[in-house]
Amino acid sequence: MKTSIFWFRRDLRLEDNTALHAAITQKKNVLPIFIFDESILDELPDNDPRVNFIYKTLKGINQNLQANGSSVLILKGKIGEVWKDLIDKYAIESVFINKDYEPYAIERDYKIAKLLAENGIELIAFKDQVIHEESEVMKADGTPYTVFTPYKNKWLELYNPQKIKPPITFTNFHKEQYPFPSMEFLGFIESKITVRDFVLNNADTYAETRNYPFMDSTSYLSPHLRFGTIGIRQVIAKLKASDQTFLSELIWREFFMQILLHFPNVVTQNFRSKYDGIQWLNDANDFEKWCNGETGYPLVDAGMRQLNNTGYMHNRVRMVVAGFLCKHLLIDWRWGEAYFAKKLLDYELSSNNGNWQWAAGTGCDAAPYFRIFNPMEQLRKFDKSEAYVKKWIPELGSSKYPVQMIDHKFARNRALETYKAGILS
DNA sequence: TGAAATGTTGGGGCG
DNA sequence: ACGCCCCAACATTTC
Repeated sequence: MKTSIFWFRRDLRLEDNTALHAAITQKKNVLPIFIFDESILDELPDNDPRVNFIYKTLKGINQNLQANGSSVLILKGKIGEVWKDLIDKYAIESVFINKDYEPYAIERDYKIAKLLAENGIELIAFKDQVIHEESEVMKADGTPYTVFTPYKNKWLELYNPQKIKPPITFTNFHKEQYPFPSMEFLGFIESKITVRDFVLNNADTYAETRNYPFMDSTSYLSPHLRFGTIGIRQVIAKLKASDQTFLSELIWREFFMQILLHFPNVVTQNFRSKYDGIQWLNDANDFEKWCNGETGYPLVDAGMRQLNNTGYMHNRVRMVVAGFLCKHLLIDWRWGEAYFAKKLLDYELSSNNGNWQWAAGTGCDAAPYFRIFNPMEQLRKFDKSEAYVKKWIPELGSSKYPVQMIDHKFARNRALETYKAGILS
């Protein structure tokens, strides 16, 4: 009997999963698979919490499938070789995927599509991860938006509420119970850092409370959107008409996704090349203090320690630490971006890159270079009671806490001069 | 979703 | 009562 494959990637859910739903409604013998990609795993520590999360999520999906007589086939290896084996082993009719828009994924999927085509197998790709794809929200002249507000207006104009798919039935799944491999077998170990559940019922007060990190009122949705443990349509369906600020953040996500696709050189280059002349100091010791949360600025240090301990950082604080690295320490935004990429549970290339370039002032629709956060002023405004900073810096106020590594006024003036001198005319 | 520097205004203390 | 000065509070400009 012919087999069709549904390939899980960053859509780790059975509900409202476009490609999975299409597969089981169109095909008879659908085998769901997941591939642990060696070329990605090799770059990560063996206790990477994101790999842990993927593993745990797949285990849950597998239990659900097993209870209904099927299972998810877990594989590991180099993607091309794994697919060659699959083609050998199964009489594959079709392969269903949801599109993944990151540069690595696009290249990977292009190669697999070619391999499948050579073997007479169709690869069917669906839009699932976003409401609007990169070329669906364009300016009247056919060019992409590079400013958020008009992009958002167009996005909203084009938006139509989309129906959530009905719960899946299990009749058309491949009826075979593959063993679920252990972590050890796959070559990684348990992480202490775990992904929190998301909370969407705060969306109505999000606009007022989101700036105060001690309130802990944000949704923790981001890692779930990253790995697809909830889908974007499900999220938007839960929002009320008044939750515009929250919706706006979801639109930022798609804004930066389309920026990355239309301007792929932002991965390594300033979006605005006029800032290419900035002379970054890139002092390795300064960078280490920033990474470890030992700058002597409580809000910066609390944020970095929250990141190091939980894989997460409150959004307001992300802006402050990013601004501090680029403007106060004059360290290249790419260094900060790489550190966040390593640590963040919700790491996503497009958002991480877009927001770092925003903070550095080099991005599209970015903060102007002379807009410099005063970390003590931000502390006074957004954590006056110091509840947040004390949570992450137990030694705050004692002699063990480091003195400020740099004077704010000095750093501010130095940043203004360095940026001004670096701007190419 | 910036903050500092500079400018303007007006209430109140005081002679 | 009046004018002068001080300065907090607010507004505008600047980076």
